[in-house]
Amino acid sequence: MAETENRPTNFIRQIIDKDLAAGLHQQVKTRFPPEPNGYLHIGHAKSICLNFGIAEDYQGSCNLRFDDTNPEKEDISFVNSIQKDVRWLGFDWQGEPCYSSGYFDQLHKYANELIDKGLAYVDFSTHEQMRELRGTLTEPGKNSPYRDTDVATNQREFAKMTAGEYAEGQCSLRAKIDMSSPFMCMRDPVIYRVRFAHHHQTGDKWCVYPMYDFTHCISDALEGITHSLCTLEFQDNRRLYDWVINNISIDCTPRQYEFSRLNLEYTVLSKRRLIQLVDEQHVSGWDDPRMPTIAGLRRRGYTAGSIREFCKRIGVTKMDNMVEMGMLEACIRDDLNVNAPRAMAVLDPVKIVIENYPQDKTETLQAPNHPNDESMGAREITFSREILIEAEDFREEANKKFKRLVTGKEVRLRNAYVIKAERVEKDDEGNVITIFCTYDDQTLGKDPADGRKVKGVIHWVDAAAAVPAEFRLYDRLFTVPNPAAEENFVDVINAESLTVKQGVVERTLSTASVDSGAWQFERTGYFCCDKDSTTDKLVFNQTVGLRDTWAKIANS
RNA sequence: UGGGGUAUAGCCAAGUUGGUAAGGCAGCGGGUUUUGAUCCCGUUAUUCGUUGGUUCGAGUCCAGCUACCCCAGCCA
Repeated sequence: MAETENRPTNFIRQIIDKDLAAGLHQQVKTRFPPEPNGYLHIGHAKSICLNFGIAEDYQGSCNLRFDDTNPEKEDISFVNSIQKDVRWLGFDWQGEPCYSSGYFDQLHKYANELIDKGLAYVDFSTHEQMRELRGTLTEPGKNSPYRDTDVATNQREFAKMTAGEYAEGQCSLRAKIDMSSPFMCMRDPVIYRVRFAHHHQTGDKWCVYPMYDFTHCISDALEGITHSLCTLEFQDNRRLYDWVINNISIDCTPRQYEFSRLNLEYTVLSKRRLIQLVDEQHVSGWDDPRMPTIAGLRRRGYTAGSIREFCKRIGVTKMDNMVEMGMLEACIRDDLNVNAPRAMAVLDPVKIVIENYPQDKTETLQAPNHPNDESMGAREITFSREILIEAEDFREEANKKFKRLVTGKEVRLRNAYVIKAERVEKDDEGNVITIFCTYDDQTLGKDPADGRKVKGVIHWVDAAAAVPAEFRLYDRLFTVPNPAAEENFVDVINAESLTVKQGVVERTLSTASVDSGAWQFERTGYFCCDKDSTTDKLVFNQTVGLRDTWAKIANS
């Protein structure tokens, strides 16, 4: 797609420019470090575009690293989906993916170094005791009774911990820093805990697992990361990040910089909530087209390019933000408007009989695949006496604003003739079943010779050649802009976020599949085949509708 | 007076030696159009959270104030 030309400029790139100018690094190295406990979402895309984008533009490199220090929450299926999604977005990492768990041996060695230096101790306090001694935001904490245990004892106890001689929760390894620090994370943080859990990478080798704060900075250093980019909530943790790096024997000094995470209106972007939506089956799965996950957006019909463009447009700052859905939608429309061939589909069909058109005649008409791009060619569509149009495109009477088919008036059939509605046939309940029309056989590819103006144009499908299809239309998943701010976000799930319609598409789409790409169904929106689609039963997802100024007029 | 952060249009966001407010999305007005789409043209902050100060001149420097976000997991 036509992504905006100029390279992004943001405060992180400015820092890198300065570092490079100062000769601090030969090469920039970043990393994208997801925890494999869920699927990637559009917020991760922001981080991916930032980290991999910087690596590309500065001719450096970016690692993919699974931050897998909590085996209980993680799963191999997520490490697979994450790799797939990063690649799909158009990025690739240097060499094999990295794993924090791949550094467990070294991490353990560094923990021992801290113990040897008298900078870490094994604490047998319970969770409750630890919490009580931690103090509060405004009051300093108090030292644990185990804080002054001698080095030799700590060495022995940590070895026993590692050997599985203590139960989960019975003890933990803590860094000895400062119980009165204004940074809560510096009040002797736990750096190793006991977990008798099977790890998806290391199996049952370990029963002690390092904590994030201890692991992340060391992993960065081991990989030679120069700029470690994370989100704002880790700003305080930076003090601990630097403390660890400064107190162990490691020569690399990665720097952490924080940017604000993405918030998108009418959806949620926290792993916890997305997991809940899936587990409680409020959606069909991680790839439900209403989900803000990469898998969901992909199934919905969003292209990788449109997501990259979105990330470029929203920028990277430290400001809390709440981006409008319209921003994302504009990106996919810009892409598909240029790249999606046009076709005609009728989502809610009503029959038209053209009474002055020969009973047994069928014409083949040419329809351009793109109104502004001849290189996309044309396709053949058939026209005959009976056609289907959108029910909402007909009214028995209407004012002049309604530029569609009205009894007694004319309208242009897209790529075909001008027709005039003469009368209707209704069922017992008063629903219009058939609209009887006449057509002007002199209006194919040209305006009426007598100069009369026909304002409206509507789409249609030849009834005899129509292929039945299901259309799934999506609305926002939540009824409020910021569901995360709600007491219980599941209470504001939009019950009408999915609308299914049974209609028809033109014959040329009969072989459509999930690999066929996108179409613009003229006057309706952009669609792609769902993975549920088969040759017997076509199923289309509406990616996004066309901009609809008529809706504004009609609703005002 | 716990600490760490952030405040530029409805939303996102440029603005880096102080020199007189980019751009995108949305909106509004008009033109083209066999998609009420696209495209095109025009328009949208005398003002940068607020109050003072320094200065010939401040979004940019200084001081005070206010609002919002994050931190008290053996989660990340």
